[in-house]
Amino acid sequence: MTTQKEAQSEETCPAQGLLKLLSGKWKPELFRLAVEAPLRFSSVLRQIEGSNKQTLSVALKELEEVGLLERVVIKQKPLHVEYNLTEKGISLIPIFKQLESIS
Amino acid sequence: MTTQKEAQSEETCPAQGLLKLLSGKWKPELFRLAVEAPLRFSSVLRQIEGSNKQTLSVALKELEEVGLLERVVIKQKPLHVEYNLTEKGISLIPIFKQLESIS
DNA sequence: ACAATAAGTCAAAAAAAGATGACTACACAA
DNA sequence: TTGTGTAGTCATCTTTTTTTGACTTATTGT
Repeated sequence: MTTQKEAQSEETCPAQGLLKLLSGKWKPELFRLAVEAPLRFSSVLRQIEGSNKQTLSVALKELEEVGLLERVVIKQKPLHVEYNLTEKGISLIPIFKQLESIS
Repeated sequence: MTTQKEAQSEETCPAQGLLKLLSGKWKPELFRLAVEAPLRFSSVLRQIEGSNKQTLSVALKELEEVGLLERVVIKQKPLHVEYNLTEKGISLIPIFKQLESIS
């Protein structure tokens, strides 16, 4: 009961975690938009055409879980939710830039 | 006939291409092994446990298509195939290292 | 009071990715 | 000539991801 299914979830490749978290159809795009400005659910839904509520919702949740975005409820007048890049998210920006320069 | 399905395949996010190419269950691992030594089909099939011919075959082909690996037929004695990192592949190594340092 | 917007959730369907097993083609070795 | 190793392909099945559409709850605007 110590070493069975565990071996499968163990990551042999260290970069895989980050890579995985940025994989998924809309995550890189969400990340890119988040670099520009805080995200709002309904506006990204309109901005990213071809996307859909469900997937975006899950993607945002996952990006939040891994600590790249943080969900903030803005209690002022229009009363809405914003997703902001975290420190960890910000630390990823140069890597993205490098990736872009290669392709 | 000029702007219909095309909009979907057009990439809005520049880093998405690279990210996509490294997504997939075994690609990061294949890349990592390729950094260590040229890959041989049957040995990675044995090395990466849980993997399978079909998926590895497709992954190698895709890594080749995007120009990260090159397939070389070695016509010497044991007569086999090697997959080597290309220049582009090599240029990705430092990015991988950075990714690893973040997670 | 009524409609609209924001930010979702849920179940079900469709599409994409991955796994399995059978099979091929070539080179070599016994 | 039979068997083994390398490097795959192909069709099919299963699993995972993504999409669709209906529905919800709370807050605003008219």
